[in-house]
Amino acid sequence: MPSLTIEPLVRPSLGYTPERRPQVQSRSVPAAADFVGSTKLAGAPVSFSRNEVIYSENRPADYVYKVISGSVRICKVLNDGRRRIEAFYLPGDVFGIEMDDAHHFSAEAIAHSTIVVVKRSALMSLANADADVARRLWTFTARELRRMQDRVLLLTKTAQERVASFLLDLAKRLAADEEIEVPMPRQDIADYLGLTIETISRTLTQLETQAAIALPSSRRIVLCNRNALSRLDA
Amino acid sequence: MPSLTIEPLVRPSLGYTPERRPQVQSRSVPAAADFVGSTKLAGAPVSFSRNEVIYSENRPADYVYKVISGSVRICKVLNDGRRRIEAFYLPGDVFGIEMDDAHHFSAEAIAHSTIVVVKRSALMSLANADADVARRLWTFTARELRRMQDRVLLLTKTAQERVASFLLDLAKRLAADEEIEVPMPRQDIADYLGLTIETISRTLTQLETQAAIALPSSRRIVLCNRNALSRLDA
DNA sequence: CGACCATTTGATATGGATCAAGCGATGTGG
DNA sequence: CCACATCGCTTGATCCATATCAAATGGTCG
Repeated sequence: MPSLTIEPLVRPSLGYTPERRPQVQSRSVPAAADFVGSTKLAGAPVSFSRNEVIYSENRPADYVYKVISGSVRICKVLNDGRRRIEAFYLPGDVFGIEMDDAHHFSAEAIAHSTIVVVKRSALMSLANADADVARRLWTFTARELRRMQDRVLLLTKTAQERVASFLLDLAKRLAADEEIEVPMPRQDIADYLGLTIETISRTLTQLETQAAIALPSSRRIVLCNRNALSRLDA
Repeated sequence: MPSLTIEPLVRPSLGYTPERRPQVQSRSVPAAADFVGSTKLAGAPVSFSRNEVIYSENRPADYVYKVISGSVRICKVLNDGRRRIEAFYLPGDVFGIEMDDAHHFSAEAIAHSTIVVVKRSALMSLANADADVARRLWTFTARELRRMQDRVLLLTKTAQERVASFLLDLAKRLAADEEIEVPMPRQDIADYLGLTIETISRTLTQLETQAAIALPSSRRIVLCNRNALSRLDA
């Protein structure tokens, strides 16, 4: 049970300040993926403050991560400065596994978060020794693939459809019944769904007008009428 | 070396007639994935005629496929009748591997195609016996995941950017130098890139006007100026 | 030659982006 | 404890890229 040394933790400034618009999606990131944070591999939990970079694009992918508390965005800034968010990770989710040796996206803490960090090499040798672990890794990747496929479908839909799907997915992942505690700011949602912050805001207002949701505060959303939302989630 | 019985081959009509607009992307579908069509598993090649269904959404995923000649589209028709194309497969590409027991998309031959079909169970038992095969399967899935990630990025870009990326990708996958023999009709490209057929056509015309490409015929596209295209492929 | 289908081109409509304020909550300093 | 600055969000006005509707053109096959 090695206590891990965490050296690629770039603690400096937030790399960039949230700029423009992105992409979205969020299917179930599976509990099944418990190879990180299992007793065998448990690493030390590390805290990250709001907007802190966990790892950067193109840096060596030497560690694998699991969210204990808080939330994480995986993102990339394009040539022209537009930011895209590829995925959000919530408590229980594992992220940062790459087949490549380098990360293809950056990871940042959305709010103050605690993350368990495990050496990739440790996980890999475990997989080499244990076919079951190897299989779970494959299953994990396949599940992420499915999520991306859903995301691709989502991104050619209308703003209402994207937002509705996003809310339903978020509720599911947070195991929220009626009221969602939205973990990320509007700009992140916009950059995830490939819309602007103004469109997110207006769409939420529309959904409220249609009585599909209620907005007690900007970070709280009540799903009053799941059917109405599901109908949009073609 | 079992010669495979191919029973889920729905040969009837084309299921649906190409309707509306879709999605796009296309990264390298790796030669590395040679577990299908290897001597060990070689199945009988089967021919499919234009628009013939190879498998349908929600049907049991009992086989895995490899394109020998021709080309294949993986697609889905949404509630509202809009069609989305998730991926194209070209000679050498493997498709139809699912972790689930059912296919999540349909597969159709774009033109007359020959396809090698292998029993999924055979592939799986090979993977269980041989860790290297298992690893290659994982790598294969990871590569598809990367392609989908790229696709997600693509889908929030402009029409010109999407078409330019599509052409560059197609050229790469076809190992085409200058002139591409486009294997699919405009409607398929539209449904893949999440644009309309009119927009595809207009965008190609624009690119021709900008001297980035030439259009000797609708199924032939010459990449006159890759730099101009790459510049668009942010 | 004529029918059919795929593609292109044209005219117009529209969803979401962009530009620009306003508003409410939180925090700081006086 | 209150005035003010800041930040994240909402709302309004206008613009533009792409969709939609419609028609012309071109290519293929019997």
